[in-house]
Amino acid sequence: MMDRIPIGLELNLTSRTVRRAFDSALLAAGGSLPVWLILLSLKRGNVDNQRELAEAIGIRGATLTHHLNGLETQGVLTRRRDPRNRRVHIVELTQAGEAFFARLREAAMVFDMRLKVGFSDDELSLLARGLNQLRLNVAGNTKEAGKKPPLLPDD
Amino acid sequence: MMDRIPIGLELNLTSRTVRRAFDSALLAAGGSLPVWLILLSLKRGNVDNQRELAEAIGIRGATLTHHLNGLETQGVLTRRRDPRNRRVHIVELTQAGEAFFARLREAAMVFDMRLKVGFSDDELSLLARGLNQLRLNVAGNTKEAGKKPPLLPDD
DNA sequence: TTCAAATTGTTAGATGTCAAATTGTTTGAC
DNA sequence: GTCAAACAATTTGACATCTAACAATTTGAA
Repeated sequence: MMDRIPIGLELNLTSRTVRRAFDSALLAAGGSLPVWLILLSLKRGNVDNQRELAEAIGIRGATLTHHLNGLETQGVLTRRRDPRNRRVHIVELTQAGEAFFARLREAAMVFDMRLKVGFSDDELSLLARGLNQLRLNVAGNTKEAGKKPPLLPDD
Repeated sequence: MMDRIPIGLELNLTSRTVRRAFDSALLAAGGSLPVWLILLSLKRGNVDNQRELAEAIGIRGATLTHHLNGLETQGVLTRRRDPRNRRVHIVELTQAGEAFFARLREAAMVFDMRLKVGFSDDELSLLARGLNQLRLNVAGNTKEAGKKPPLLPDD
C-alpha cells in the first residue's frame, strides 16, 4: 500500500554493495569475484562444459572465455579438448590452482559468516526463496511466474 | 542446519539475472540501467551533488562522470557550476531529458509489475528488509551489523 | 552418405566500472 | 592574509562484461 522503493532498486543497490565488499575481501587473497565463482563451480563438479559453467555463475560464454584465458596463463587451470566431443573443453585445476582455491575459500567462508550476521536459519531460507522467486519472475518463459505456495503464511 | 547455497551467491545470481532482464527492457526504450538510475535520482531531487548521486545508485564518482558526459553530449542534461560552491556541478534535465525520462519510466513501471508477481505486500517488505540487513552487514563500520529486531517472529 | 541445423567455444568491438592521480575550490588554523 | 588539509569533480589507464559474428564439431533427416 504505502509507497515503497521498487524492489529492483533495492536489489541492485544491495548487490553492488555486497559485491564490492566481497571483491575487496577476495582481492586480499589474490583473487576476484568472477575468478572465485569459476573455481568454486569447477570444484563442485556439477557443470559439464563451459556453457553450463557460465550459466551457473551468471555470466556469458564470451566473458567466461576471457577469464579462463587469464587463469590458464597464470597456470591455475588447463583446457584440453574432450576426445568424446571435440567441441567441449575439459577445464581442470592444476596443483597451483588447488592451492589458490583453498586460499580463496578461506576468505569466502569468513565473508559468508559476516554476511549472515543477524539472520536465523528460517530468515535465511526465506530470503533465498524470495530471491529465487525474483529470478523466476524475469525468466524468459512466464511459466513459473507467480508460484503456488506463498512465501509467508496467509493469515 | 542443512547445507545451503551461500546467500551471497544467491544474491549475485539473482541480481545479474534481474539486471539483465531490466536492462533489456530499458534498451527497447533507448536507455540502460545506469542511465535510468541517474535520471530517476535527479528527478527525485534528494541528492545535492554528484558524490551523493553516485552513492545513491551504487557507482563510483568516476563512473558517474562518464555517464554524465554521455548524457550531456546527447542533450539529455546540462551541468553548470554552483555559484555558491564552485566545486559543485548543478545537473539539470533538459526538455528532451524530461521526455526521455518519461519514456524510461514507462518501461520501468511495467518491469516492476512483472518483478513483483507472486509477492504480497508483507513479503515484499520482508524481502526489502532482508536486503537492507545484508547491506548493513558489510558496511564499513560494524556498528549496525546484527540489528535488534528479528526479521521473523521468534516462535 | 551427405548436408543443413544445432551446439560449443572463441574473437572482435563496444560499454560499464573501478582505483589512483589530478585540478580547482573551500575551510580552518595560525 | 596564508597555507595546509579536506573536498568535488574529472582524467587516465585498466578490467569486466555484453552482443554479434565466427569457426569447428556433432546430430539428424533425407
